[in-house]
Amino acid sequence: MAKELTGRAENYSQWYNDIVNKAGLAENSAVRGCMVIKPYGYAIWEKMHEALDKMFKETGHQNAYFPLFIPKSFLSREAEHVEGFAKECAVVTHHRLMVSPDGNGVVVDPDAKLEEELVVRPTSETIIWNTYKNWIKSYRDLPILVNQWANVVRWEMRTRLFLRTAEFLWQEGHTAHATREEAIEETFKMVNVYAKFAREYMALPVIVGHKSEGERFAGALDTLCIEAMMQDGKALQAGTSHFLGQNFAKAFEVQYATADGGLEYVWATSWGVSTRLMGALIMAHSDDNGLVLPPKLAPIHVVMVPIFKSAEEHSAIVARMEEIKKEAEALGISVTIDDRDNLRPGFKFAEWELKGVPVRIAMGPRDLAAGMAEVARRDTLTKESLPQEGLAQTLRNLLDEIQDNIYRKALSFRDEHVIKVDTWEEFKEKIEEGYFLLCHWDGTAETEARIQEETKATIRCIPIDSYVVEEEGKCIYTGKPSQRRVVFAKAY
RNA sequence: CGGGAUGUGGCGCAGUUGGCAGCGCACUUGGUUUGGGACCAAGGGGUCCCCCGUUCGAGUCGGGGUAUCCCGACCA
Repeated sequence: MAKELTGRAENYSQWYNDIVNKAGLAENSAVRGCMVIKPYGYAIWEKMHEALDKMFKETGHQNAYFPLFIPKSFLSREAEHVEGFAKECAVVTHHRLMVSPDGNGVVVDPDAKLEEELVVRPTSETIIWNTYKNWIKSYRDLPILVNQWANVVRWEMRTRLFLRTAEFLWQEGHTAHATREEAIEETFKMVNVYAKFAREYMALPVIVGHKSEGERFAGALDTLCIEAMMQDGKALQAGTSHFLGQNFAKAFEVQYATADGGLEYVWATSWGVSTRLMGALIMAHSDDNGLVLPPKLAPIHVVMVPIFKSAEEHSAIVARMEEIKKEAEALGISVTIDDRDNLRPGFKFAEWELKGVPVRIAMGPRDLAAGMAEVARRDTLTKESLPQEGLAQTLRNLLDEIQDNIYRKALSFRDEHVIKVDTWEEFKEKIEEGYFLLCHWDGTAETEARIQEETKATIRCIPIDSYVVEEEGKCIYTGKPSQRRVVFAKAY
């Protein structure tokens, strides 16, 4: 059988879709722009969810849940916010169906019109701040450090599996603070949590920085983000953390009594990451054989494939595999023995590679007799024969090395594709080749918009933890003075 | 919302000047196989996206609708 995947170089979009579909992660649903996340894909998301949730709790946050439906009027309380989301909201207008008068199926009952339409949440700032109004009276009620795991709906024009679907899963943190300083500190703290998660779990190097005014969240005073590079050189915004100032507190009249008897508006932040991280994971590490999963997020760490001719060989090999599996599981390694007897080993190898399982062990009669096992790495596609004795510990070390290697590979790929550019000619050339460009910019939204019009490139961020270049320079486009370089790239 | 393409079995597709709806994969059964995507044989599975029209006859031609994908614009 021929290879199933489209190559990366041939058609990057098709390659991405192939992996999502054929690795069994997700598929398009019957509903426009929505996706079905299949069990294997969801298992990866659960790993992400679990790790992030732990990090949120370690930083003092609690989970809560707020309604899916938001009264339309809530969205108009904060002018910039509504402008940012109004175009893409799904709206509930009726609450009942009836049998169609012509007898064919059902129609919306015109008598069941809602007095006030309900918006399906595109994000929850409004309904949460409407709730916080009741929770916050005194400085003693602050801070509120709440996170919610939920689905949200944004009726995007064009959708792509995981990267931009009409409905997606995410977490959104919404915190309330007594002071501006404390809220800003929270904004930084959480973007750093995201950066740590990306690097340590997803093996994904990210650039942490501020969004420019043009790219900022609707209703925020400052937006911090993590930006990742995909293998086609395009940028993917992988997470955001917003300093909302007192905008929502003022819109929803959330004030607290200070210790000295005054009355102040509350300071807010919000921060979120979504199932888009799945897209980032796929596009950052996969190759032409399929998905490559970092061990910390792989639902299955090790797959064992027995190779046998007779039933006796089969049972002897599987019995040995069960022993090794037990030892490995004691070290926190998740093992699957693929003893399907209707498929040949080569087919299984290809299938598990497509699914990105970090390590594969093949064992046949020869190995069994010699006390050896063939251990194959997904990240390097290399294999070697290793003794069964102490294999569990070997695997533990190998998985850690694979995690590290995937990160290093992604990091060096990125570093090779981030360059300083000082002329407009070079800018136009390099942006087409898929580079992140470190450039001077005059700081105006007009210039940013003009550059986007001409090249499709946007300012991904003004970096704060890596690629920070503070120096005198001249704007790449207008030649006006600039104090630092910013990151330009084409983005998803 | 603009431009382009495509809707035929679970998936991928072919279907000529309009004339019995096919192929590959997958599936089921039996057998031989099994160290990198096995082979043989026999089976099962279709409202050809929907509606209207032209015609003796439409998967095929015409009109309308609708869905999906790709490229833009918008966005996480």
